Amino acid sequence: MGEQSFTRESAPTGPPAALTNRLGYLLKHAQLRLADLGASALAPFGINGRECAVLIVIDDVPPLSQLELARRMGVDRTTMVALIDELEAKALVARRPDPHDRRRNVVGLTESGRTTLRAARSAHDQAEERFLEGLPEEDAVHLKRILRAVMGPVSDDGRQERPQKR
Amino acid sequence: MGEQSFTRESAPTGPPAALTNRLGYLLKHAQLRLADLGASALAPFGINGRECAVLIVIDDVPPLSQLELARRMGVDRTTMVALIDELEAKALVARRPDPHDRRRNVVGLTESGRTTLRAARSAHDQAEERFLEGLPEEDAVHLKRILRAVMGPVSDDGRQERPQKR
DNA sequence: GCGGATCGTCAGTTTTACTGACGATCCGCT
DNA sequence: AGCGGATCGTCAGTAAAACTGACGATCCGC
Repeated sequence: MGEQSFTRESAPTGPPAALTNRLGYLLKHAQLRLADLGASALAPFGINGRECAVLIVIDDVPPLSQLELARRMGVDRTTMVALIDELEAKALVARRPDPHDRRRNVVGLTESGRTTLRAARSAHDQAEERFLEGLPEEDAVHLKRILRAVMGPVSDDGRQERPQKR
Repeated sequence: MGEQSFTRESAPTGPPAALTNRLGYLLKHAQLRLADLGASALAPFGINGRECAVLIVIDDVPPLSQLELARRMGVDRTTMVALIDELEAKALVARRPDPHDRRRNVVGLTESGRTTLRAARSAHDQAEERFLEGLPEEDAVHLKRILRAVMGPVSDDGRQERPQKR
């Protein structure tokens, strides 16, 4: 076994072009990286990215039932139950029965939830900036616009095209 | 009770702007949608997106050990074991001991693997096109370029910056 | 030829999200 | 009234993906 030491470890070898040309790889790893940044940014507030998203939606729109919340976020309604369980345990949101339809729960932010959301949102925005840093200003705008176009084929009535797989 | 039927179900309500403005949401759901498309495109060949990516990398670069493969794909080496187990069970790749270092396995495509890859790659490319359809030609290029810039901060030695969390 | 590092493997765990089922409730119709 | 079908929230079980920690075999520098 002579000199097999040709180039075995000498090239650190990032991902090969065959991969960085594939949109699937790029999207997945970009998403992972941003999720990481977001998670660390949100950790001080005791919430993760998905929980933060729930808070945002609750804050953004008129009082919603759990199912309506789930639909808007593109998650399953059983997933939403667990999500709200978490947030309610942290006293950030509150369920209360919908007086108009007692099958439903109306979910709203608590005072603490509003406070936390304000701080968390700003921390998360900073993480997003860090994610985009080094990118020309206009590219960041492009990126959002293109992603919205690609995955938000919204039909006339405002409903999302793809039901909500997964 | 009276007329609570004001606007409860009348607005189908896609994702609110508060979400489609968040890069995390966009990236995640774009990735999910593409993964879905890719999965159905690859199903006829009995492989999924990750397995296809492994085949691509194996085909793209000189014979690699499992660890080198894992590094280039940004996955854990234990994940790679399971991945290759699958592909070997399907007779698409073959492990053979590296004659120069008997700790290592060199992984290569089988004849069937090469055939499958060729067909699968083309099917997957079509899925990617379907994903991008309706998008101006140049935007597709933009998207890839921006994603590569955002998540491929490659240091001088060619290694990826973020080790490989998750 | 010894000690530390590397590679592949395996078992166990975590995270995330889904399916299927169930009780409570609502709504249209008779 | 009240019956039947649909809807909402819930829970248990499951599946996929990926990680941690440990282990044996092997390599490499000294």
